[in-house]
Amino acid sequence: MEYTSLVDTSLDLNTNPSHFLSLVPKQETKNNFIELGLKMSSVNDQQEAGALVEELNRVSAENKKLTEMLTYMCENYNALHKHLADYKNKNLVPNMDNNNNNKKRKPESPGVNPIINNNIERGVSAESSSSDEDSCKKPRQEQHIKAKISRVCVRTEASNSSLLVKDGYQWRKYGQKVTRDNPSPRAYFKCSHAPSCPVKKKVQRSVEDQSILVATYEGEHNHPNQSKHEQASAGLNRTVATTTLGSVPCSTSVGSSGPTITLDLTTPPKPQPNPCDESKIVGGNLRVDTPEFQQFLVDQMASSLTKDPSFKAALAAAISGRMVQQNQSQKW
DNA sequence: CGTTTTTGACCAGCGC
DNA sequence: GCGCTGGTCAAAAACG
Repeated sequence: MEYTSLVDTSLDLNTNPSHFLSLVPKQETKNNFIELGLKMSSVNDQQEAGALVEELNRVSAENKKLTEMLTYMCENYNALHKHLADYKNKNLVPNMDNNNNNKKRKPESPGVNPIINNNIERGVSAESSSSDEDSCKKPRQEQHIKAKISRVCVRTEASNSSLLVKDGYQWRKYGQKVTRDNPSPRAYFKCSHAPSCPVKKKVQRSVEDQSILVATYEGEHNHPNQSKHEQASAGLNRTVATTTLGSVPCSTSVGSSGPTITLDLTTPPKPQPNPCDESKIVGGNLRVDTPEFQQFLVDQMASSLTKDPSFKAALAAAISGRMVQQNQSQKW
């Protein structure tokens, strides 16, 4: 029921985006299969090759079906996600204020909370709606911190227990807390590069996937990022784009082992202050239930699978095994 | 020795 | 008013 599980699927869906919509198997892949088959058995004659091509057609058709199934699952998931959000909206949080999703803290003045209002304007209310996520600022801090709140998800090694997210800035940790909704501790950072910089950062591991660090940035830096080149040279888990996909924040990062996509599934979507916000692309960001995003997801899966040598080996073994079966059946 | 991290204490908002 | 919770402070410890 989560996208990470979909991404980790071991099926080669053969889904080049340009072919995904038309669900036409990729000819190039067929050719690869043929090459693979020829390598597997050097004694194949033309008849066997013909049978192999037939088999490949069958596999391609299966691939097509699997692709359709994946699309169907994605759609179902999105529908369920929406229904869950609606259900929570109606039954679980009936007292939720339309203008303030914050359950814990209330703005000092009942009138205007710049942080929350700004979030709504920027279309990031879903991000700030979680109980841990919001604008619970002391009045004196509200005056200094800019309202911009963004979230970045970074995948780290599972064995890496640190809460460090390299983003090119220099941070000073000033606190750590174990929150109620997540057994992993949350670390609080302040930008230490410039004393006057009001930016704060909270980093916590995802409940769903401990290898995912969720960094929440509050405010904007009032100084340049001098370490960006270092960050770029570091290479690992460099976040190059952060997207808010409706209520599901998403980031794409480029690591040493290729591009990865990280979805933040730690925060279930909460009702939007304005339902219309959910049905449109916010600030040029893709929504999770759009065909474009699904294409992107499938493309990511396909590319990661084609790079996986173990998958190729398994596929080769499967094909060769099938060939042996056919050869034996023809002989008998 | 200066900087950073750790960690317990404290504060403030909210629900009951 | 009390307890729970998230966020922050600040002294001590650790680190380079």
